[in-house]
Amino acid sequence: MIKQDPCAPAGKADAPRAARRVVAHVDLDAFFTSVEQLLNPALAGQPVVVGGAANQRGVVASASYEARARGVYVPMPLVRAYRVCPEAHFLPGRHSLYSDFSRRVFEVINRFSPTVERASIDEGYLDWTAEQCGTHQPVTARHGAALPVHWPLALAESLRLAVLAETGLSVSVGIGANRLVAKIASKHCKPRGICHVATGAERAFLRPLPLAVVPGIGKRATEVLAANSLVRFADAQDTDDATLARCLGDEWARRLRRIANGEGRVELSPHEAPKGISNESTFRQDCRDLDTVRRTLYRLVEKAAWRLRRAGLVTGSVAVKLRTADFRTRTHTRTLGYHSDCHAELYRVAAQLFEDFAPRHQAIRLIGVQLANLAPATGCQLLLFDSDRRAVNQQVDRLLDRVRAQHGFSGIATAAGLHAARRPVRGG
DNA sequence: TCTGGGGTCCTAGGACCC
DNA sequence: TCTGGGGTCCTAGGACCC
Ligand SMILES: [Mg+2]
Ligand SMILES: [Mg+2]
Repeated sequence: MIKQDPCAPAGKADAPRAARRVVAHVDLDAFFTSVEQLLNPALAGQPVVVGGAANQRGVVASASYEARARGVYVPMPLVRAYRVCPEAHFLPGRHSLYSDFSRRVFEVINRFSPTVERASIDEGYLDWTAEQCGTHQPVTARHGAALPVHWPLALAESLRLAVLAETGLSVSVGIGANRLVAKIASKHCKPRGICHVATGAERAFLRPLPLAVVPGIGKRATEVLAANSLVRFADAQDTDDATLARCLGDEWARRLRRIANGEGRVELSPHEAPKGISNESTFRQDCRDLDTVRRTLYRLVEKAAWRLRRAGLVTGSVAVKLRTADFRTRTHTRTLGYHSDCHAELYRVAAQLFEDFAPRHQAIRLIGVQLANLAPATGCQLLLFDSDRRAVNQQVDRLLDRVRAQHGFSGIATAAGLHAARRPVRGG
């Protein structure tokens, strides 16, 4: 742990200038429902649920604070949310709209630090270490404020106000000596909050909080811990390593010990290329008609391959995911042995995988496709294979992509190869 | 009570190779 | 004659996050 005063003159000649680290975590408050309330003022102050119609299959993706006050939570099944709160407005999600708002929010956030990590559509980390000593032209200076004693709070407040003024959305900001403390702090002060955990105060701050606030400690781990009377950080702080290890295994026991001591990673990571692309769909009712399932799979492969090409990537493996009426989920994977972004090729493999394990008696609840082992599309893989056929298939994809660029993915429907692919096909 | 859809990461067994 | 030991790839499944 770094304890020295960052503003003191450097001590030893070759010691790095070890500034006390400051990380901020910014998280949008009830993001999806806030966007809907912003765009439709009639929803302001009302219980709103985003996720689908009240009688649909699915779960709550976002609930306004008015809905949460009535007992709705994420991810509650929609039909149950309706039972708990029938007066709520149930809305389907509009994800491209939320992506646009997210991008605008991050345009504001990016002005508040040169080092920002976008962790998801609704949250990000900022490195504020440089703000305290006037190194690296701190953002504080650009905003015309002298450095007050509680500069992190002042800076967080100006960020909150800027996001609110420029996007209409509310964020909460947590500030601490590492990422995890900052994230737990932002959650702790929601909504419309700011929380700064002073260096050295971490153990005391965490002590009364439930262990379940730790990202990575989910339903299962929380149950195991609770069965051993470990519910709050205080319980973990006051128990021995062996008990933690019995609950969580060695790796997570060590990790939780460090977290409970207020230690944690500081570095922000740059944007990374996606490791997988997947699309799946749950039927409104369990489906017994295999042709319907095949058509759905065909469409899902089209969508996934389209997203793959738009990202400039090719895939090295195809998996088909299938969930039966009993909620049992199975995945069958095939490594291609080559890379492809070509719909016809990928669907041929997906269709074969599906035929291999299509259930004979059970109805199907969900079908999906997953592409993994992604690599940049360099255009040099096609030499090894049936390059004529691939060239034709690629031209088809490119032609359709041009229509999709104009009208979106749903702007065009195709069926080429849907039935041809039904018979078992050998080899790749 | 009924359990979405987009992801990441981890584990573990068997194949295969040296 | 009872039986190596890694390392890596492939596959399946599960916990977890937003
Ligand atoms: Mg949020
Ligand atoms: Mg979040």
